[in-house]
Amino acid sequence: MIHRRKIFNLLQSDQPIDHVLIKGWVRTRRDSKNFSFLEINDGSCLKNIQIVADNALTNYDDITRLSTGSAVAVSGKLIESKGSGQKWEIVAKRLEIISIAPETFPLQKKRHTDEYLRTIAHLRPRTNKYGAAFRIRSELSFAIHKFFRDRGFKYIHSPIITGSDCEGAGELFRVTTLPMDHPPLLDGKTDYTKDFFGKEANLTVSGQLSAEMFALALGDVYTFGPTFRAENSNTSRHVAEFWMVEPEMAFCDLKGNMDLGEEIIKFLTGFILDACIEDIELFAKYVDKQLITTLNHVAEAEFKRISYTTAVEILKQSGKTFEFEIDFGKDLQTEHERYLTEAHFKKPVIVFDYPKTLKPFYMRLNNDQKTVAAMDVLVPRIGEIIGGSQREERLDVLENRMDEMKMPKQNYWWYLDSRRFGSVEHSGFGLGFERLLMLVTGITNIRDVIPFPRTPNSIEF
RNA sequence: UCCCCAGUAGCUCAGUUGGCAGAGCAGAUGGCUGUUAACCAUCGGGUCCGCGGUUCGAGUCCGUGCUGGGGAGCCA
Repeated sequence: MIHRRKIFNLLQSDQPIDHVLIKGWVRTRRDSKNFSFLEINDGSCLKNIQIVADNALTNYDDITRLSTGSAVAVSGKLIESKGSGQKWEIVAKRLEIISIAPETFPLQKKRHTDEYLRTIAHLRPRTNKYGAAFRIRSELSFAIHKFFRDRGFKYIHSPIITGSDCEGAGELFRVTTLPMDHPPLLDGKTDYTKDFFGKEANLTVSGQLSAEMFALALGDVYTFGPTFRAENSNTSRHVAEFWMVEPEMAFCDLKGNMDLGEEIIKFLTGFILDACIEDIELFAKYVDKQLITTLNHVAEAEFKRISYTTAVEILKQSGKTFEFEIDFGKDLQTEHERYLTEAHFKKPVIVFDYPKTLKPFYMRLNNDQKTVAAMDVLVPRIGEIIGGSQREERLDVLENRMDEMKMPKQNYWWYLDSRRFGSVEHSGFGLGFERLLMLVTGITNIRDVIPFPRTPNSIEF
């Protein structure tokens, strides 16, 4: 019995092979007088391999009834193709039909809309475009671990279930084992002391607070895992469950943080251009004609760094009328971010030092007492892809800010402890993994870069 | 959550002033050919998103609901 080979490897062969075995799914079939030509894909790469099935095969009648989507196992000889469309093909000695996809198989030999494919998300990875997208997703995940490991970062598994009830501004998904239709009550309100953890629990909206604790022990760390936001967001850039990369570095200020943010975007873009060029070319051909130019530009151009104050001045002097007027103290709207990165600088832009009123409690207060050491990386088409900051390491300043924002300090006793015992300057950021995938593939809807997207009113599959 | 657009065959869409429901692709059948999203011919295929209304008559007009998409807010 010979081993199953991946089509990816066979197509790279530099010589014919007498005995090969492949298994995969039929993409299309073309019958000729004495043969049937089958295109087989096994998911290992974008390309199919052509099978030549001679009518002398004992099950030839069944072979000529093979439909798109059917599964087969083919053993035979890998030879240089006599046709002109491909280098290699397999002349079948034996073609086993593993299972037939009937004519109700929803994927046809033609282009489908992304909207339709979303309704059959369980089958869409069998298409060229989604196969490519999810191969790239896999490579990009690997590249993230490689990037950090090469730089001495340690990978931290931060918890998915958290007990902090306001670690971020985002809406939270409650985690409970209490019966929803008749929860135990105390003074008319749900009694969470009877719940599984003895208090309210939620799905995490960020691994940052955990990562900070480990950065202050292991030096440079990162998390890479699922994140949950219960916001009622209905856009092409938001999902309720997504993956986030969060590095956190001890002895690192905002500049070092920006350096790392720029470096990782460049590294990952370059890595994918190198490792996934065949799949990337599909997107360059059918999704975004400018994709490879854009990616090369992102990988090589120096990111523009400007303060929030400068950004506001640029926007005011742009002569452009925005739907939302910009002024110091107002948040940058999508239209403002797009103007900066797409029209004004035409490359990735890092905006830093935002007014403290716009940002969360943990960001480090600057000497002007008005701004905090925050930074956002904006890229063309996507907008914000990274949000981060230098963290407030001074206990008294941190406690003052929490008081100002009326936060219950006792819930954060352990977080504050880190500022009591050997506190040091440190920084980190969150990088949206799906948004990064949108950047490198040119895919414009975030629902199409995650296997089974979760959005308001939608959790099929 | 707000604003805008769409929903017609398995898929992608057309459907005129309110007057018999259409095309391409897919499928089935037959033919041709070392074929390349193969090609040629024939055939089958409809809850026109749901509900209500206007009208002699509604795919078409009005109201409402649902679903999908685009944009905004929130953000990764």
